Amino acid sequence: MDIVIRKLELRLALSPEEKGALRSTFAATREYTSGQDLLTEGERPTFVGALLRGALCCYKALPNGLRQIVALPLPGDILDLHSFSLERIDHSIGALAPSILAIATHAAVEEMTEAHPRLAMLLWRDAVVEAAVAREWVVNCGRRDAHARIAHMLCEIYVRAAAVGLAKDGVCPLPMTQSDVGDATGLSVVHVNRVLQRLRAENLIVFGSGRLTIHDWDGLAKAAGFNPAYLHASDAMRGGRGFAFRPPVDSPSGSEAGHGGGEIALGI
Amino acid sequence: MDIVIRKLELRLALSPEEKGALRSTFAATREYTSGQDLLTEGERPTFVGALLRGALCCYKALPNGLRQIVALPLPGDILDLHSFSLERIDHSIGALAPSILAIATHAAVEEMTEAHPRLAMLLWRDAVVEAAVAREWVVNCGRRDAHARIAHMLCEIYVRAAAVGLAKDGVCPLPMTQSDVGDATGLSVVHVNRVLQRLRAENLIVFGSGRLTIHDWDGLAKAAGFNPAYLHASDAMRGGRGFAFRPPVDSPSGSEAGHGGGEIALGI
DNA sequence: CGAGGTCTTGAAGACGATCAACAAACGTGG
DNA sequence: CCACGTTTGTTGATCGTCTTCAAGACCTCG
Repeated sequence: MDIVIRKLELRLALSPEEKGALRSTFAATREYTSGQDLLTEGERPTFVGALLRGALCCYKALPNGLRQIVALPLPGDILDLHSFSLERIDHSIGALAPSILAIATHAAVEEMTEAHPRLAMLLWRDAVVEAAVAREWVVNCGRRDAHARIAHMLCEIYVRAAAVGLAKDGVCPLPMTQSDVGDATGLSVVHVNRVLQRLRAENLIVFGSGRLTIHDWDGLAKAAGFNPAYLHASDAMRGGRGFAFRPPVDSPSGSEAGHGGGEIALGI
Repeated sequence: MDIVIRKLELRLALSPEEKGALRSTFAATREYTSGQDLLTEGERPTFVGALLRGALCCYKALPNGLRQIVALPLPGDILDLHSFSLERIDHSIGALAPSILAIATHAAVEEMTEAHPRLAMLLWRDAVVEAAVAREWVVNCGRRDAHARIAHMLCEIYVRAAAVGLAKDGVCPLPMTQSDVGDATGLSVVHVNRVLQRLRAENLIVFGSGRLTIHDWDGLAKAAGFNPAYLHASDAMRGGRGFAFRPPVDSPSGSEAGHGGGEIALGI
């Protein structure tokens, strides 16, 4: 649970009791292999999960065989808050890579949140941010061309990974196939391949073998029209211990990236 | 607040005290004219709103001048739960038609939810469902062609409108221009126009003058691949007073609509 | 009655999908 | 460790959906 606690603490420093409560309610773990489904559409989840290692994808399958990924939980993310108040889940959740989940029963989570209202608040926030991210994905699929679309997804992933310490020097793990990228962006595999090559040719990124390397953050953010505001990281930090962050190391100009401007305070 | 209470009561019958609390915390109202923005991206909202009449759109504007609508609040919907826990809003909210909003300060809402935990639960649920709807919109924009896309959006709107008693005999108010439809589905106005004509030619719907008329629900749902599960209406009703519902009146065959099957219990 | 927004239509072109085939990487078992 | 099959990545060619541009009709409202 260290990574989950670390992520929550980007928002709010936790008391030892609160940390203890988290650890004891999420005491059990489960492991999943790459490609395995943790949950499928229509099922009634019986637990709340917190991703410790690996990467997941929330997706919906369409009757015509197509698939759309609607969210990409990364380590530190809490899952299935839906399930906490909804009976049946409306999407499937699969593992993109071998993954480890800390799990807690609904009852245990309820107990925890009643005893620790600040934790309840943090979970609530998390769910609200998750919705904000989904809205940005609507924009991404609806109004950006393939190039900007993929660039945008990569920006988001990198920033989120960096927030929990999984990125370094412009490199972060990203165990997706090009087909997965297509399913996340609403594009065909073939086109994803070509766009990825172009992004590479433009010296913006390299993507492959489960890794994303960003060579030119400013260029990528500009191509994506990336504005990290929707991740609601910065305003959460305000008043807390600041954690000013700038995704890559090697971009020299402190100029505007996307619209947001250079410095990005984050915490997801 | 009648319509809001009616909608909440589709999930859970409320006590007189709870209704009273809702009415008194949302005592004030505001009116907006068509086209007016209630809030713009980046602002810090100071209140929580509940839509009583009219229709709104949550949208994001892109640097290139394009616009993407990410949500369509209808009467009965509660707004800006985000704002309740986030500092700045990540999208703008505009009025599609003359609209009336009941508003409450954040403090008043906090007070209310502390005094009435069941209301807090209902608000939480509402936010979670909102996120589920956003995810379905991702699917819509990402993986459906224009025809299915528009059909799907219309199905959703009709079901939601019907849930709060705004639809009758296959007709519901829908104060959107074709341009708005394009912004909600990620299509150009020209193409929206053509698709709308086709839907009309197929005798599925008529759309115009602020009204949507569905002539063939089954046909429309099938064209859309519409499965209302994501609205999380039915499972909420379970155990409550059932409210089995079937959007249109005049479709004879009780066969499958979308994948869901004919009967749709709803409550949004 | 005029003006601006909305709707409609046509024609041209772009972006991305689809089809088909092959190359490379991976992992599994012999 | 190599052989093999499977998954993933790559490339070319063709096709279709949707966009863009342009212009005109319609409609509503001051």
